[in-house]
Amino acid sequence: MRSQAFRDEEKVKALAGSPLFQGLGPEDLAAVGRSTAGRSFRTGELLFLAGQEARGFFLILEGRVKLSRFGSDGREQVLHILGAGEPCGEVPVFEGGVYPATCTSLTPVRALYLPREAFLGLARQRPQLLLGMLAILSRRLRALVELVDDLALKEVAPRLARCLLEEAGGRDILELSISKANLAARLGTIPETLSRVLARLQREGLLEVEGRTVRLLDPAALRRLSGNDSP
Amino acid sequence: MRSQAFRDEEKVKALAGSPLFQGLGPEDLAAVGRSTAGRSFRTGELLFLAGQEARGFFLILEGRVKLSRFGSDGREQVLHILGAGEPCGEVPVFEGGVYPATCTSLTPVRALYLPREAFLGLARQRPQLLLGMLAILSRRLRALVELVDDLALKEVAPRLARCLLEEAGGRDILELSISKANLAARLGTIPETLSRVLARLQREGLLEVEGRTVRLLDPAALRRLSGNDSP
DNA sequence: CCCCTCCCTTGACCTGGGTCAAGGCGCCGG
DNA sequence: CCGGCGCCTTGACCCAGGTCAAGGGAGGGG
Repeated sequence: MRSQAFRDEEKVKALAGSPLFQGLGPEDLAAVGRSTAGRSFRTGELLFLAGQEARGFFLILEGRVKLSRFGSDGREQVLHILGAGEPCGEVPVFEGGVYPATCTSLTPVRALYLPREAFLGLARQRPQLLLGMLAILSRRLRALVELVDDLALKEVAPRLARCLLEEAGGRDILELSISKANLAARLGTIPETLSRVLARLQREGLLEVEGRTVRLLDPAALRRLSGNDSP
Repeated sequence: MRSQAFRDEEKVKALAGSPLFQGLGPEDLAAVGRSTAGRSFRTGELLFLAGQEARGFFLILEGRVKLSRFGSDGREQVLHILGAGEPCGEVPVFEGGVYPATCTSLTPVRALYLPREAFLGLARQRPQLLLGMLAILSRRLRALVELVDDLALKEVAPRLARCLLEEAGGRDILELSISKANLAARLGTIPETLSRVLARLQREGLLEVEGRTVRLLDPAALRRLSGNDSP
């Protein structure tokens, strides 16, 4: 991890682009900007560790990070993947204590570090910010509930199907944005199992895999498989 | 589910007792009180269903509820168990849409129902409330992260050990506050497996079970087993 | 007092998926 | 051109824990 001073105007532009800070005036943005530190990370670098004392949180400006937990045997479970504009490591801001998970960059990342007090100070004057944060935490909660549901109640194939359908977003072809090892960790399994499931779905004619490109041959069947019977 | 009018002063007292509404003046409490509906539930009644459109949330005054998700085969995963003073079903207040999980009473329950708009309206004047809500959501997030960690990375015995140690809270004897079937669902397993694990730990001399009473004979070993190597 | 029901326990069995080991293949440096 | 290294795939094996079926025992109603 190395520090890097970003120009103030650059920070302001970055803040303005994040949904969380939408609706703040330029002078507010400038104030936050002054109290933040810009940081850059190379791929695979650590932003923070689960259990580490937290004094602030990150706002991702560019690139993507994963939040994960590791078992005693070293196995990894990815909890979230976050991209530009999203806050990261914000839980301890409101509840104190330590980061609940470990954060690692998946790509080169540029981020702002906001000290807890700076954010809370501004939030006192702009409660708007708190509502934005509540919406974000709510989304995270919802995502985690889905993850628990998947892990506890579904097998790997349905989880994979749901994940692919989401990623595709209606299209019938998609490019995996993360390595298969990371995808496996996201799904709560290991690369070997992911490989096998992909091979099986391919054999059954539901999809076609070519490197990181996946073509969904039978989206309806995938939707059925994923257990998403709502639409 | 049946409605029941609570007296206004009773509502105010109840609200004042909840951490979320700490620090509000009596006139604020009265205002919230007027816009809420009191409700009572018998044991095992449904408060709301996952996927159901939400227009407000509950504040538990008395009793306990569980939040859970159900698999297509009917298996249940308990996400949270909530007691008096805690809000329940609050996620859609900030993000719109539907309840993420199903809520069922574990005991007779008395609760207040707060319409979304009533809460948001008061929060606009008392941003304090938003901070309280953020703290609560943060705690929920942390709990869910722990649950994911358990489900994905640990076996049943460590999960059980951690759960028992928490419940005991330092003491070496405890009374299970929920049925073993519910405990199993909490741990992400089924009653049969829970039975077997309890029997094994008993055989190994780590604890003693007598109905709902559990005596922790070797808390140190249990702590080791739970993977809680921090203290 | 008996039976029925609910909840828990135990045993026998089976399977999803994790572990271990062995390649295959693309890419990079020498 | 070749060896080494990541990353992925495949196969053989194994085990935690889920399923199915059969009691056991405490409490409650008839």
